[in-house]
Amino acid sequence: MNAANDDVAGHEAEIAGAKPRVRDRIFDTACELFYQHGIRSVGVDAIAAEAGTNKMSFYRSFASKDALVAEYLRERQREFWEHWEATIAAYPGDPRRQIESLFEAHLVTVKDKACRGCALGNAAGEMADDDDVLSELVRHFKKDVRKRLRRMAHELGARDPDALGDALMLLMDGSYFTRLVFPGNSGPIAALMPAVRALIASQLPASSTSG
Amino acid sequence: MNAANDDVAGHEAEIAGAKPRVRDRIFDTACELFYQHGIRSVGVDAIAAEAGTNKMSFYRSFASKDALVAEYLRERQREFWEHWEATIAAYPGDPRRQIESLFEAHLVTVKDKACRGCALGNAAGEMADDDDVLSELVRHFKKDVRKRLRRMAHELGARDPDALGDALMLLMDGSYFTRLVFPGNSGPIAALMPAVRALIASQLPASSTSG
DNA sequence: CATGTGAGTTACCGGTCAGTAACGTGGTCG
DNA sequence: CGACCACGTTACTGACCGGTAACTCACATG
Repeated sequence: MNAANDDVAGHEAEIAGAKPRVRDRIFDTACELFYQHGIRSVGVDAIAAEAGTNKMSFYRSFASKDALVAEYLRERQREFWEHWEATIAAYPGDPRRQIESLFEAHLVTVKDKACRGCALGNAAGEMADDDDVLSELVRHFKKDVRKRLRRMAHELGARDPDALGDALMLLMDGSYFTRLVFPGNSGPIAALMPAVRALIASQLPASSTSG
Repeated sequence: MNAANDDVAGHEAEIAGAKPRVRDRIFDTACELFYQHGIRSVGVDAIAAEAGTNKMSFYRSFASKDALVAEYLRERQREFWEHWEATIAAYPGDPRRQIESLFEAHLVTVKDKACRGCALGNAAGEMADDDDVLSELVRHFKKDVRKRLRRMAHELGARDPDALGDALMLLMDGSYFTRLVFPGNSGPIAALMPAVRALIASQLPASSTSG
């Protein structure tokens, strides 16, 4: 993805394992700060300081703050799909179980104390919405999620797979969004799984209570 | 650019009631800019300029930017409930129609070209989440929405009214959130009404398809 | 005419932010 | 040894931002 700057430096250090390069420390720190406090709220100075280095080392590793932000969003995206694939891999050929386990895993994620909603979606809220590469990145991501959910609804044999996929997406993004306000698992996400199951049931030929 | 959002603030013709005061122009302008571009992205200079005045007049009308932001959020909240009450007033004693018309009205709102999701919720995403008055304001608002939805689900006679209310809230906030990314009515909000009806149906004694 | 008030203008303060320049240092390797 | 490399340090620029001071003007009322 991001071409040359990944393993130009550091495969030797990776083998040794003991010493994480400055770049990685900065990146990990930035990801956490961006997610926890929002992108605009976190300055490069704060990132560098928190990573135990300084601004110059930051700019030796990243072309600009925007470049770092883009990489942050791409990383979150990658992790999302990695998690997704790993989750549905447990039930190949069983779309119903796949969807349910997907939402169960999502619920675990979203219940976490450190969860602050969807990194990509939150970023979209911070942006001017029109021009830049970042908005396009988020839009592309959300489109992919929608496509996948619709496809799974199709594989499930739903009467209206597009509607079911979209409804599931509303639930997913709704649980992200409410999580910004309601701490822990005290919010409306308590009703996520029943809602998912009810929507699925409403789209199937009135049988099959479980696999 | 700013085209026409008012009628050039009529001269001293009106002695009766309406005030073409600077304060109101500033406030209206700020509400629009805050909603469209996010709170942190909009400086007081930009607000004043867009309102056809300057920073000093701004600070004669508002104690600080934070004070203006608080007033902005309170205003949006007020409008939300006003719209809510007006909508359900059409079907007194009919919680089912009330909920449905509530979501139909919500869908109209969210389909609008200028819609950028939930002003209150977006603000929550921009904030540090812990400390301030603003966070508390948003939290209180969302708690109220949840309470109202749960109550309506109770009046509806749902088997699990809390779960239904929460699920409806997930759909509502989900449609706000996805709207940040999908333009117009092209997104998953297309599936909002069917999902609402399916969830309601799943919580009722298996009859009553409509009024 | 005097006076008070709402409003526009210019200039400024202190702070923060992204980004750069120049230099220093300790290690690694040919 | 000496070149190189990754990293640290200090200091800086230019822009912007929230907020303030001091002055001016228009005007309405008495």
